Amino acid sequence: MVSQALMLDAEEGELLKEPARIGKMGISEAKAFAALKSHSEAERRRRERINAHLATLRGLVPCTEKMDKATLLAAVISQVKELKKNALEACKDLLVPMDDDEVKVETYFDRTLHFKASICCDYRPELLSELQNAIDALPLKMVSTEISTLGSRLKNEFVLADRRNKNALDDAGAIQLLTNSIHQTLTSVLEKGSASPEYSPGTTLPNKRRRVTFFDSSSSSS
DNA sequence: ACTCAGGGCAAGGCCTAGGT
DNA sequence: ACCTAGGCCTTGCCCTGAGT
Repeated sequence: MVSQALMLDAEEGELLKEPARIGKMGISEAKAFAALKSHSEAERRRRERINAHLATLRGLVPCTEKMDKATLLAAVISQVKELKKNALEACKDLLVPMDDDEVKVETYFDRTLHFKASICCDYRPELLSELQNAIDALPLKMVSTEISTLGSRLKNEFVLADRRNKNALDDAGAIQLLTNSIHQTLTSVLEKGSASPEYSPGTTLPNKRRRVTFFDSSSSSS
């Protein structure tokens, strides 16, 4: 291999040929030398990018000045988990889309039987019309609906009412049947979305190693 | 299909600071 | 003085996208 004929200049930090071979470099050797040098520089830039982002993380989490890299990452992970937990707690009773897909159905009586149903999933263009069609097919009347979005996530909450009076629906079995039916309807809309890959941002790409810059960091060298 | 360049990852070597 | 952990550097291997 060419690498055995190369050595590092301690002062300049540059790759050099072995002294005896300098001056006898062929074209292919010179190309390999240039490639090795450029790879070495690229690798250095990569390390600089990583270290710049680690420095940014260090600035975001308290008491990490003296931490080694692995401990720093562990501290950041635990901090992010803590923040996510707090955020979840803070928006418990608010209509805020969460990270996990979810369908919920609850029942309550307000003179007649009501269902409070919600669906939380990734937004896709046809989602709202699919929900509309699905709910129209149910033997229920839409009382209200509320939508909120966060990034690519959407949460839609519906209140549906049964026109019959309370006595007509005293049968717990019938209520359960309707509840299941609503749940099933919303779940099928949700699953339709997760089946189409173009709207699955959470999907990982194995062996995909292209660099993606998520944000510009002022401390970054890239 | 093949080649090439660019980039990511991991192994191994070297250096240094801190502990014993 | 010796050991060890952590960090940096070089290098080989591999993957991917672009060009031919």
